[in-house]
Amino acid sequence: MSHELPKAYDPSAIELRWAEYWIKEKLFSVATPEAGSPEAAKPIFTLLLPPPNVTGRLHMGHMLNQTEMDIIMRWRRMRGFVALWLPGTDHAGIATQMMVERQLAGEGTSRQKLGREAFLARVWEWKKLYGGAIQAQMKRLGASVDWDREYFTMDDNLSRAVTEVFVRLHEQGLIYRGMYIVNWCPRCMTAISDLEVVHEDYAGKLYQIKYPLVDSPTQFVIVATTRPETMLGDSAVAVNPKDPRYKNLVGKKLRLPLMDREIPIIADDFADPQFGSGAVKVTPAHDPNDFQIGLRHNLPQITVMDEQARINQNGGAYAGLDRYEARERVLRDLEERGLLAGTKDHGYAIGKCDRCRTIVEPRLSTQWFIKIQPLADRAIEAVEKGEIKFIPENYAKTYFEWMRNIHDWCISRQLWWGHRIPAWHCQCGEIMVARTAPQKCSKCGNSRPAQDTDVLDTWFSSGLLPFTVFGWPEKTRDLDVFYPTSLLITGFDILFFWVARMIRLGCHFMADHPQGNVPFREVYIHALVRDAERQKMSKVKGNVIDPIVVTEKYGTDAVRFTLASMASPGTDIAFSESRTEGYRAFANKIWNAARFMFMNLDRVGDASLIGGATDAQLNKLENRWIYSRFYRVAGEVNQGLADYRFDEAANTIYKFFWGEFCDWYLEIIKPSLSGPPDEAKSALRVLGEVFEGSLRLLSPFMPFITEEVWHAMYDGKPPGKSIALAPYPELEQRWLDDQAEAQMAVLQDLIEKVRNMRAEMKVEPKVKTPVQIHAAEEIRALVAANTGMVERLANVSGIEFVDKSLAQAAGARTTPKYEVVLVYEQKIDVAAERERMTKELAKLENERANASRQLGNEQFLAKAPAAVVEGIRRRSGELDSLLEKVKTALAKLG
RNA sequence: GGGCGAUUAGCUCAGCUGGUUAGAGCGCCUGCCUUACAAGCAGGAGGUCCACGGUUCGAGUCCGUGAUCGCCCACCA
Repeated sequence: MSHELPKAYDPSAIELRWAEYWIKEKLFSVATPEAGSPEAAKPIFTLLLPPPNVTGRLHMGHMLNQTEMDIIMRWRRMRGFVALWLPGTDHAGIATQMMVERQLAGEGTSRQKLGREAFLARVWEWKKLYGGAIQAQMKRLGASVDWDREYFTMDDNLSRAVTEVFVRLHEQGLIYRGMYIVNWCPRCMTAISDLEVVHEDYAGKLYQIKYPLVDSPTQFVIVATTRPETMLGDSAVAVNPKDPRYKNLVGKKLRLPLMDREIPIIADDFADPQFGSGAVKVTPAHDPNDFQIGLRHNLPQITVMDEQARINQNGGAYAGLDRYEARERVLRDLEERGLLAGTKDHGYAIGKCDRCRTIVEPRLSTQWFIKIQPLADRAIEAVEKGEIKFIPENYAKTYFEWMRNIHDWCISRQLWWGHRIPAWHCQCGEIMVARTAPQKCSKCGNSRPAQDTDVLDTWFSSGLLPFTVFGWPEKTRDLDVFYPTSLLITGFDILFFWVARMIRLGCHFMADHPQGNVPFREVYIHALVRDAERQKMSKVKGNVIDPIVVTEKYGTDAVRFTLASMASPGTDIAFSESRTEGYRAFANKIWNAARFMFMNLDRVGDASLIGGATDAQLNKLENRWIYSRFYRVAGEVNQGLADYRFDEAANTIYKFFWGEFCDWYLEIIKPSLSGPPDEAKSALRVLGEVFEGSLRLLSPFMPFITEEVWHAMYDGKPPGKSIALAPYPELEQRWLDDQAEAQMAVLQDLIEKVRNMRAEMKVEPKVKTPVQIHAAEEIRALVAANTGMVERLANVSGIEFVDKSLAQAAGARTTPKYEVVLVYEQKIDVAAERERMTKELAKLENERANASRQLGNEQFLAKAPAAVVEGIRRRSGELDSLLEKVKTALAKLG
């Protein structure tokens, strides 16, 4: 086969082909290992893909998340794990319902007009048509998930599991139903959980309102409120029992302005004497604190708003007004009556619906709740005991903080799209929670109890996924093998929404699982992807970077590598295309290194690149060196991945491949490659082996280009279907060669010195200059043995050893030193040169002074480790000769 | 109100348990079309590591205070 590769790497020419190949060949599908089978002996690595919303489109956050997951999974797989990466999609209750409702509105209809059943049919239809966007994008990006196991949170089996969980929690007394104040979105017309409320600072006003005493209408108690319209539902005014100002008023009645109702003055600790007038109006049906006060004092709960936050008939003259219109009217009316005592600016936080940004209304309503404390206790313990590890660790702190201050979870939603609550209501008031619809009421025998109309919070079902995806409540082989999952990779934005809930529910329901009950053993939390200016990406700002667009521009591998190399823990990623451009260049570098290899292969007419390097070849310094470097780097990369340091792992390979393999190794072996056929073939084998290993090392990061080149290297007869299934390189002690590395370091340093001198002395590039080297015996031998390399890479024409005095003066130094003199008549700008030298001199003298001070310090000599002291000593010696050299040079310049 | 994080080159970021001369990419400057790669090669300039104080033989790294910026959580009217 001839290897006619285009000069520049074109990702679009190969990526789609491989993405399709991986899926077609089912490379990443995992059959459940049967007990006793050889597969069952392998270590298991399980990862759940955080299921994207069915309404979602892939954004940069997904791409980062998936790149990290894919790197880990490809790595584990290559390391011989049974690596199961399980994809799925979340039904996303509110989001999806909103999407379809918007569509219906466009058609001039609504879900109410359609009715529940027809509406749901419509949502399923929508899901079929548009629900697969992210999966398609993931497939295109080559995510190595097991598509055969893909799930949807509303699948029958998962829905059954949801019902089962609900029924059991109810049986255990952990689910209850009751009338409480909940966060209510008047636009979505449903209750939402605390987490779905986002707080925003709001420059509001504090209004002081006079409430006249019934007994003496000229006397007032002044209350302060940010929400005057809720006074329509006031049922008391509270003062602190210790507040002397009101001692005599407690128990007296006030006349509620505008409503003409009598309400009592009560004593309650909640009232803060320091705030406002110290008296607080109490509206039990519209404020969570007031609700509690109301319970303590047995106050009536007067709901004055409907589900769309309009004043209802309890609001007297204000009925029908929106809450904010009502506020204006109430204020105006109070003002007219002289009851508005004052208005002042008051900043506070206002809660908005996470979904639609409507201001949330605290609303008294009957909802279903999960009693959280018992579940939270175990969830805290699991992390405290290290059964679950957070990476970075400090997220555990955030987790504890939150878990310890958590409130009961409102799980019912007044929506249609979702898992319907398995409770049935009878007209007699009986409520039956059951796995299947009861035929008749268990209390009164009435037939046809009606199912609860509410559905469950979407996060209820996603919180169960780590075990429900494996077939729970059935006792399945999958559960035995794959639970607990090994790892979770996600962003901190869903730490509480999802991660914490999985821990609570997983620990609870898998309590008797033989391999431990936690849902995952490690949680890697990654940062946010921002734009190059560190701005959060948002549609409003218009700075959203579409991963598919950049991917098509630079190639998937380049984008993946960008994300990986920037993913250092704890800090957000400022995604800049210039960086991606750099990694596209890296892909191109790999490509061209391959072209170079194939070009030579074609020239020697050999078909084989792998295996069979001769000992003579392997014993060459450059080969001992590159093998040693390769295996050392392999060790570092494995370590980086084990620590989830994607950045370190990626940068390590990058530097090795470009900075060592290409910049040095390929240059060094060029003469061998163009030498006699036998030598060329032998050199090619070594090159091929290191190259092939590097591809495997790179494969989890850049799956496409490595797959392409790897197949080309094997000339259509690879040892497996994919590089993704080949073994991952590891540190192998027997290839490490400290001596070769040290020797190469000397030669590299020497060559760089000469290049540097040539540049400084402005030697014409084409002119080769002789070079004189003062060096210890050891170095002389080393250079002599590698004269060709030095001459070629340093572009010098001859090496002359002139003097060994330096070596002798250096005594027993561990690193022998040398000095290089270029035999060339300098053509230099004397003034510029003098300036440069003077600067250099100052720098060296400064360093010299520092070193001397340290070496003269007995404390330092006594306490610092020997290696450090020795290092400074050596450097000090170097500085001496450098100084001398610069001084002479300066003197010469005059 | 509580908690967390950041501040290092013109820009975006590394710098792991304190230790020889603080790194990378991009950008910039100089020179090269050296037959793998100009998406390249070689060389180079550029840093009071936010400020002050402390611990230490030694601080970008540890401790304290302050400044600036950012994030999360929060039922005080």
